[in-house]
Amino acid sequence: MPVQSGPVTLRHIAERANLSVSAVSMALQQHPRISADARARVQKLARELGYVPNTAGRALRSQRSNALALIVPNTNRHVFGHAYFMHVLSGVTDVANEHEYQLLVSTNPDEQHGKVAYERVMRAGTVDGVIVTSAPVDDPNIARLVDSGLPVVLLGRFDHLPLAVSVGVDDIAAAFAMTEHLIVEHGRTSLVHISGPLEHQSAIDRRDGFLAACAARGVRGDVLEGDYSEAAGAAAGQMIVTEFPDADGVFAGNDEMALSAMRRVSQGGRRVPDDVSVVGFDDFGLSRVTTPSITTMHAPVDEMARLATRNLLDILRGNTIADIDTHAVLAAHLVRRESCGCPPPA
Amino acid sequence: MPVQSGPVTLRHIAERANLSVSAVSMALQQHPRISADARARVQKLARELGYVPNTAGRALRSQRSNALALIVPNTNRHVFGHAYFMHVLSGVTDVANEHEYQLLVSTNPDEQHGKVAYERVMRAGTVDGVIVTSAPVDDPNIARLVDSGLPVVLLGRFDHLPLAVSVGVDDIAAAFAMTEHLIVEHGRTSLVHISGPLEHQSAIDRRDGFLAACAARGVRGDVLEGDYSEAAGAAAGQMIVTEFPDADGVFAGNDEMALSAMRRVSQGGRRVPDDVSVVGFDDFGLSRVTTPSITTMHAPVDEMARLATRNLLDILRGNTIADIDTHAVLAAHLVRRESCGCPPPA
DNA sequence: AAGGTTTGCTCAAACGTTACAGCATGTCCG
DNA sequence: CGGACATGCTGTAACGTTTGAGCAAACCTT
Repeated sequence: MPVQSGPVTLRHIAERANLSVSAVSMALQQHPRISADARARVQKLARELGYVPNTAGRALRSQRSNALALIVPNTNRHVFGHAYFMHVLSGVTDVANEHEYQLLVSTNPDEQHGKVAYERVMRAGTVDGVIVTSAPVDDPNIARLVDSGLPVVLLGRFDHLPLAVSVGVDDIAAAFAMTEHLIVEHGRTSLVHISGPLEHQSAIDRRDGFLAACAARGVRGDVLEGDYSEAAGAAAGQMIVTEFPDADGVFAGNDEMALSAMRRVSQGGRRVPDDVSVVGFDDFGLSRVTTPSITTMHAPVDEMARLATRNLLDILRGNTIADIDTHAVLAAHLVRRESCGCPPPA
Repeated sequence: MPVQSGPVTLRHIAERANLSVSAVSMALQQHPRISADARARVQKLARELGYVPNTAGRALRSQRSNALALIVPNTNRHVFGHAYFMHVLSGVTDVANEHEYQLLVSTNPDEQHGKVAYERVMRAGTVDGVIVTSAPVDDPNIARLVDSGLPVVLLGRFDHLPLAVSVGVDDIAAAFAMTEHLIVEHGRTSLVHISGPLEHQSAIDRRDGFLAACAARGVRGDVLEGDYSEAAGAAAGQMIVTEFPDADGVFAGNDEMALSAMRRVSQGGRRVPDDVSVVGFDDFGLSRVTTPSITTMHAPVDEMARLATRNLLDILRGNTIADIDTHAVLAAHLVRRESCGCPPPA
């Protein structure tokens, strides 16, 4: 077997082919000024020896790494604990693979080193561009990163950064539609929204969509501030039991909170969905397996990630920013399950 | 602001400090033969200019990339769809971060390119070593990879590859314990195991542990072969309803199958856990949120991933293989929930 | 004050790749 | 048959970093 000791370089091939290193390089790139014969010899040798071009050498010479980074601004387990990230990863990988880009996953060891970790990967030339998973709306590091002019695409809605390229979900419309579902299809008239942490745009938008729909339909709409955590959902559920005896619809900002709120409300003696409709948001997996299953808004995170990656690659290819939708917003769609009172899906 | 156009290199610092590039490099590494004065000047300039050493340059010179790859042999969404992977990612990231290693996530675009994708990252010098997430026990690519002598750590039990370094779970003992739980603590006497795909070691081990416990305790133990999927669990559940009227305990190879089997059994008119105890394996999240919640074996995947990464780094540091436990096996532990008949946790 | 040692730096080379200029040939045309 | 041109390659340089050898100058030591 032609397995070589140590990595095979162009020089090894060149020696065996009686050619210069340059000729071998050119042959492998199908350069027209290399004879068909030489090209064939080189390609054969490369295959036999298992030649793989050295990443560092190529990157150094070409000043491009052919790699992207997926940056997770929050600390490690905060995000990895969540299915959201897997959808992001899946989408990014898809497109990156397609275009033969490597993918680096970069988290922050701790909150302090945040801004350092951000830029190191880029300034070091380790990657050509980055995708940043949802960050707080006013994260100063994000603004800095965008201002640095490095190729960045943000996941989430970042309209207030005009120079940024971002891909988000139309949370306002989605929340509006979900709220209308409760009011129109289920005749609910006294609603409570359990919001996410309001430093995140998604939380703001979902709340605003909820309030807008309540106003439009003229029903009561109260907001309890949560933080997307199970504990917050439970606390809000408890609150609803004790403080909102008339509530007949609960719209949680995500499915985790919907589940824990639903449980607490049930424990408080109110039947779900008979007495109270409970709905969530995200549809990352959880909502499908609970009993009752949770009606939710499916957030198309895979597609977001794919679009974000495509946009990033476009930018790297030098396409002007004018060519792409710099603040893309995708639609979520309603998934009817049991917790609102809809009949169970087949 | 001292933000430079284009990346800052050693040469930029050298010019401003009136030193040679080498001197700057040495100063940044605290080389003793550089005067305190020069060192101070260089460090100050480096900070001001925002110098970050170029990855490619350094990698090329040092012949090490300071990066690891997490290789996913299966195709993209197959694995990313599963919480297992997030635990792996979390553990690997933890340790890699600690040691200032970058992490590349590498999936296979498709099954064909499998073996190529495996080695490319390594032969190209993109990474110094790889961690491979669980692969089928007889995957020829795995054997090839191990034989190539490149630094590799496998997740899962790979005892049949003596040269490999792997970190797995003691599935046999865990399955044995789980089965005994059904027999001893719940007095179940007619058990059915829904296995995973038997080309995976974990599936084999869990089945064998089950059978061993049944034999040891003298109870009936039947096996239905599944594949860790929800559909397989449902099919097995149906089978149990129609073909195993006396079954009073069901041990599914993972939590997905436990859930769908549990639902099918309930639909068949047998109450869980009153008539039938149903238990699962993995505890990746699902089992906690179902109703009833599923008693399961917690697989310590985070710790596995951490240990695997530490072992890989040890190998890269040149520690001999003798220094590490080449076939580590971690213990799973029983998590009592409702589906077996244990009282619900506080 | 001549010898040796230490201090503090510079120079050159190398890692693997690619691009461009250059240079032999061979080919064709008028 | 001499000049233009195409063909097929080689040589050199560069990307940014690190390292070892080398070399002045200053500093001791007797």
